[in-house]
Amino acid sequence: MSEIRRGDTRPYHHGDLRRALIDAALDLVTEEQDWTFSLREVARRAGVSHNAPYNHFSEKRDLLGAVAAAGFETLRERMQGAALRAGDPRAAFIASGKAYVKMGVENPALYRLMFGPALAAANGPAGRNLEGEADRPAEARAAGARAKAVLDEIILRGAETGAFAVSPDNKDNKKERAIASLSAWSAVHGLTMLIIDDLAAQDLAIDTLVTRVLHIMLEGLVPRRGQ
Amino acid sequence: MSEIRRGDTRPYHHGDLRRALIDAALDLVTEEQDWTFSLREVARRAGVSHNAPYNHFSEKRDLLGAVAAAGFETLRERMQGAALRAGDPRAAFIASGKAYVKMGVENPALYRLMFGPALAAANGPAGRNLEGEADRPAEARAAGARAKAVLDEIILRGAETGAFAVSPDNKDNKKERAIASLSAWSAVHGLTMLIIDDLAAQDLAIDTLVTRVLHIMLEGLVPRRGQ
DNA sequence: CGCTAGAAGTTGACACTGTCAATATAACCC
DNA sequence: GGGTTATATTGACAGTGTCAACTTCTAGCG
Repeated sequence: MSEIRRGDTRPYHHGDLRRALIDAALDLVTEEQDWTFSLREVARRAGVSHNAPYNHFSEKRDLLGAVAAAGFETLRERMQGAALRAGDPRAAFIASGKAYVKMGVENPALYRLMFGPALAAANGPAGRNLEGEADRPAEARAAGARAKAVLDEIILRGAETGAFAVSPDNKDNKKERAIASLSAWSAVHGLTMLIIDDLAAQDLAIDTLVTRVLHIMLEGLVPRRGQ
Repeated sequence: MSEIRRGDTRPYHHGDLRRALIDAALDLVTEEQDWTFSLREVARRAGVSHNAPYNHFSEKRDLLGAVAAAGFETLRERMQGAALRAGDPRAAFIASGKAYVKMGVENPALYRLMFGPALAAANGPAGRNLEGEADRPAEARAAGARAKAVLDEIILRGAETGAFAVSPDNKDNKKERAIASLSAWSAVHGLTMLIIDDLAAQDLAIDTLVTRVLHIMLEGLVPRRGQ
């Protein structure tokens, strides 16, 4: 139940406004569960004028990216912690998956922001932005990749110890591990989204739901006897 | 590659504006890949004043809900078609899953709209709306449920024929089937999201990715010999 | 130390949004 | 035909993201 991480340094003109803005936005998104806050509202909360943020973020999406990055970092910490506490790869897989869903369910607004379309670039008419411009803030992308790395590591350990059959024919193929990792992430991400959107069956306790889904995915990764 | 369904009747004052608005919005979302269109833009495209939509939708979210419902209906059709063409439950599972992901990847903006936060209600400070008010438009919810029913049906068939082990101890338990169904939906939904958000490994062809992920999920549902 | 260049913050403006209220217009029913 | 009602328009309001011009502070160099 640790708080979303906040920083504290104040080297600048009016304090570290960049950090203050991110914190204010985190407040809005975690306390008020409002992921559609306006830039001006954030500025108000930070006690500065509506245009001050533009000195630190060239557009609103960049602020959102920074907030999402903070969310991903917390996610990474919780997954990592759960995995370390768990021990063997199978247990780590289940534990970090549960931690993942828990974080999403506890902070739906933040989770929505992390994966939601607010971060994605407004595409040109062609459906893709013309130059190779990254369509999500680089900061958020990188933080997301670091969170995923925790899962990759678990898959790797499982593959090494033979707990997971990451490939039908080639146990240490990197590509096969990537697929296993992606499968697991898909299941966990999809489940979190469905729960948040209230599209999962409501008459089942979330925790048993998560456990069962993760186990099914896990069984799909386990090598079968005799083939 | 069929179009998103559009309707055509014109009984009213200025034609069937409700339908015209939905169509205009579908145009924006499928052709321009813009899921952040304004209500006014939609009205402009339909050739009416900026307030005309309020005679048919009490707020913007209701229009979005109708658009999402159209998307879910198309999704249902494609899954259903793929499943019927496939035959046995295992093949139907894979085929409808592929159809699902394909639809999402081909229409990312529409898919984002269908599951995105634009549909969710702006929550009160407590994080949940106070009265039991449904937080997504009922129309979209219902259409989504109908799409999910296709998957439920496949799972049911697979459970009956013994192709899927939906429960470790109780083969025809309804709750167990719900969990199996939810697991599959999670995997497919999560995978679609990750691909759309460009978070899945790019060096792998989408189709093989989908196939592999679905097979892993499928293996997790298959009964094991000797336990 | 004093000055100055540039960073940080403010004020004001613009076009645009979602939504409300008041008004006009067309369609339908008796 | 006349009145009721659904449908559409015009106008307004508060609020938004972002640009431009201006002011204020501060860090660093002579």
